[in-house]
Amino acid sequence: MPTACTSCPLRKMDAFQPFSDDELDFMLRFKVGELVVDPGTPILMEGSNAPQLYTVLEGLGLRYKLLPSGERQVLNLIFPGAFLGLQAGVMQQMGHSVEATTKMKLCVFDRKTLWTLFKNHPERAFDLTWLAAMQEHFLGESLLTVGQRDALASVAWMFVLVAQRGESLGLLAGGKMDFPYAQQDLADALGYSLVHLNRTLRRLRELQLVTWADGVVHFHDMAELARLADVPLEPMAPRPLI
Amino acid sequence: MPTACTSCPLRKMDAFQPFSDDELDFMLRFKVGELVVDPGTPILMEGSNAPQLYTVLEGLGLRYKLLPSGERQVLNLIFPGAFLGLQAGVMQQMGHSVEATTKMKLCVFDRKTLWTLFKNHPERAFDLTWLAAMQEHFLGESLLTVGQRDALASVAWMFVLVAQRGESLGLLAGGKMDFPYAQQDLADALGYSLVHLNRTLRRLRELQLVTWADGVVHFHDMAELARLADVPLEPMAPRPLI
DNA sequence: CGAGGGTTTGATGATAGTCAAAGTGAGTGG
DNA sequence: CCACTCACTTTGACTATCATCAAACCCTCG
Repeated sequence: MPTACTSCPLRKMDAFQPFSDDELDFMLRFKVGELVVDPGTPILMEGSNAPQLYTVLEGLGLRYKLLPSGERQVLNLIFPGAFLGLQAGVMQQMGHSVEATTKMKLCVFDRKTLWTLFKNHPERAFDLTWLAAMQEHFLGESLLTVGQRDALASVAWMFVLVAQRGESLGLLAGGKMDFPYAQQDLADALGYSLVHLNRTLRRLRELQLVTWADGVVHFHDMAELARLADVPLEPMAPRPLI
Repeated sequence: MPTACTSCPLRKMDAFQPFSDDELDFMLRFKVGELVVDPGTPILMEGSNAPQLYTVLEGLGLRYKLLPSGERQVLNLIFPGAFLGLQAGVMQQMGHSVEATTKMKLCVFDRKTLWTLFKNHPERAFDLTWLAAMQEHFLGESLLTVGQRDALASVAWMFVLVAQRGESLGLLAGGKMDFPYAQQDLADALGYSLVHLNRTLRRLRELQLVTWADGVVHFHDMAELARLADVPLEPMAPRPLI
């Protein structure tokens, strides 16, 4: 049985801005169903014109792009609350692919209703733009990392981000959280080879900063991790949920 | 004397979607003035909450982020038609800085009217979201380049993009166009050192693909350049102008 | 028990960074 | 008109980071 928006578990998280009754009412009509996918399932394809939009309710995934020659760049990790398909929604074409890493549960919206959202619910339209701007912001941070930080700082930066996002979603408990990605995923996100990423993880482990094994990360020293990554250590600002 | 929107030179470019009379009417009221800045002038600062939004009418600039330790990542090159300040407009905070490379002429909008745009002009709000999604798309392409392409392919990719953008704006003529950036700017955009970028430019010159000197690029072989960069060579799709 | 995905390690080589110095040209002031 | 500075480009020599190749070692799963 599908989750009713009224009892959507995401709304409780402090990662998201509160919902008014009116907004809730609209979401109920915007939503057309729910989708559950297995690990490894492709959800959206680069270049395609997807007829549906999704909000992630549960599970983890990733956005990526492929070079014709086969190299993969992971754009970012997808956590609950992410909104998928906006690019196809406005530009008729996805600029990247999305796939599930774990089993995922997705809230499904019909793309055709996107226009009525702009027409009749300017607050929600504003939130959509907010989400797009936020996505742009994160990609900028990634670009900064991939372009300017060395391997140790890059991996440290990634873990700081993961800890912050995990914290805001209640996934982090007792300094550790589930993190069921493959090393190849992080390597592709940061622009390093698998081997080099693996060696960098070992260095971070030897420095007693983070340990990542068997799908679980342990954060041993966030302050030092943030110092290494050269980022301020602050909680994430609440964002709109759609 | 300020440019009237009705005779805005950008509207003629095939880079942009056509304007209806109604849209034009709104733009006239949205616009509050014009700004002309000298080369090197900072226009928006990372972390600031800018009260104004801009559309670039003339001139070139760049978006960039700085690491506390001083490294600079150039996010992209700013060409005429770019819309600046949207992040501060919706998120109350810029995620990057913007500065002028050449003398620039900017169309100025008041951020406070952004909300009335969402409220009363859903088509324009939709266009804004389009622009944000497009910006996200380009950042994804950059990330792919910086993360996965080697120096030769990266620089080739950059020049292909510059040629495409220049073409759509009518800046490209006879296989050449003005390109008044410094080598350091491209190095910071692609994540390479100045020295390495310089050597890569020499290789491209020796391969008879592009020559860039004295602020002018000559494209000698676009097809081969695109092949090196591993990208399809196609004209840019028209986008909304705000 | 064998196959296959993911991780770990070593050895070697290529790509890119750093340091240093010299060349160019525009702009400035004596 | 001629130093002089300053920003930008170019090149050489040396070093470090990172990629590649290869092999072994987990696992889990059929």
